Amino acid sequence: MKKKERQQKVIDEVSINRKVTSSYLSEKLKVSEDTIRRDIKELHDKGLLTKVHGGAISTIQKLYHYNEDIIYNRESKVRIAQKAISLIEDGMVIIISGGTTNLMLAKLLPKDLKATIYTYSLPIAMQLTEHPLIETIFIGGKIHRNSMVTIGIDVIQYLSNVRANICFVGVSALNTEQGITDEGYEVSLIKKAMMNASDRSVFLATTNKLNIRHSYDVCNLKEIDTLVTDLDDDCPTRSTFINAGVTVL
Amino acid sequence: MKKKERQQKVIDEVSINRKVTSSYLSEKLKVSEDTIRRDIKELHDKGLLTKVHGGAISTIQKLYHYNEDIIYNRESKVRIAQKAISLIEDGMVIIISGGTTNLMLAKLLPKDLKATIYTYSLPIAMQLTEHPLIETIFIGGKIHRNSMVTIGIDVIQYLSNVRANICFVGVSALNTEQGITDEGYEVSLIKKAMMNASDRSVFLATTNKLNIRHSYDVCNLKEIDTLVTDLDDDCPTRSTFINAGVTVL
DNA sequence: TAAATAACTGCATAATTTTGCATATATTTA
DNA sequence: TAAATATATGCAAAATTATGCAGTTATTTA
Repeated sequence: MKKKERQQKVIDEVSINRKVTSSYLSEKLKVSEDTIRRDIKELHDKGLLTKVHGGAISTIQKLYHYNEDIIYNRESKVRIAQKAISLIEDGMVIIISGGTTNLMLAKLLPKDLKATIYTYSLPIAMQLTEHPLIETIFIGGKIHRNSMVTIGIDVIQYLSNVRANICFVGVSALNTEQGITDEGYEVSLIKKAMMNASDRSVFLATTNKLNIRHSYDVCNLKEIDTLVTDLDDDCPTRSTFINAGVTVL
Repeated sequence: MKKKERQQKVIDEVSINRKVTSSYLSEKLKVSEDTIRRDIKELHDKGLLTKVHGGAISTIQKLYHYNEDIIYNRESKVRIAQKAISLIEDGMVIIISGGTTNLMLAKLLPKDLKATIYTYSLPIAMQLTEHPLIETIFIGGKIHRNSMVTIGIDVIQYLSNVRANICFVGVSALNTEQGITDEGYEVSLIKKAMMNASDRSVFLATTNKLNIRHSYDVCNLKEIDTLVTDLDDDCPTRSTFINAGVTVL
């Protein structure tokens, strides 16, 4: 029996019984306990089971898990998300748009946060299921394949009946003249609807989205309550927005 | 340099440049082209890059991917899903409930199938985004954490306005006396609503769901249009259902 | 707290995997 | 289509990894 095979059997045993001992596995698989311990250690490191004194127990496995490595500029997005999270308080009603920055935000939310969150992004909704105290409401509609968000009149309609404390809107493009713009017409309307439904509108913008302009208006600078960026305090671009009257975090 | 390290470098090179040749990698990493080719083959099999004649190109990486290994009785679910798929025709409007059997069904749908699919399961909706010709409509509502489906009156309300050719319903419990039952009240109502919205109701049941009874009625045997199971043709349980007038696949 | 059980460490040996080469086959391109 | 280039296959040597044991340390439990 090869190592891979044996480790698969270890996993099988662990998932059949809730817990297995090293001595039991050693006898069943005809290898020394040391080998079993080494197997358990490896599988534990891979997250496939949990090592305990005497053997191993099964771990609650996630059906889905995502590949953070492929998120462009992940570090920067994490910093932005953390700043944004500082604006959240227990008990709030929140609306979150799509995008990987907001996905990071969803992931980084404190596990003990109690809140109601509306979203129309599939990955974000998936992520939020890992937060036990967050009530997630998914806004249905036609799914846009690449961005994995729902779009369409249904979403806008739904948002018109929602009242939230705060919304976090991912920015596609921002410049000082046109303000925030978007590539898609439907998405621009959804973002407007989010703003209308919320007391406070917070926009999350990575540096590569600044000084860019797309076709469809979302809002002008005056309508931005708070802008969260990853720019340095003494950066001239940052000053430009502050001078235009925007609160920049 | 160890093999693992080297393969990581191959991945790095491929993601930096869009395409790399085996000869380039061979020289850069100081190993024979044969070794590079074997590395590329392995990485290709793992889905981390795409092997092409002359070298490798980068693959579009998925943000989310799921862990099929943890699906209980996966083989059996695949067989059931494949039988169910044989009932689908191009251009159909379909409603799919949650559950891993239906997730397998979503995954196994032909890539060239043209259809409109309504679902209220997050993983299934995610999966369907990989099918270019399927229009997916997600039915919104409050998200149930563990099952990753939406529940609530909104879902039932929405379904009352949908008209579908066929619906695929995952079975929680089925026996000859009570028919199909479910653990949750809301879920039982949603399944009823699916049936009302569809011309044909197809129920997918793994063997471990048979001869079990839960608290809330979904429907009796007479209302089942088609039952898809993994039972052998000569299995007595199967005959029981056929004798009760159910079409069993 | 003492006895029992389990885990860790280092190590020699066994088992497996990796590698480059030689050869044959396949694919691309001029 | 022919020449050039790339890939596939089998194989022996080299490199790496896995294994069980002995000795020691840590943890559990009666």
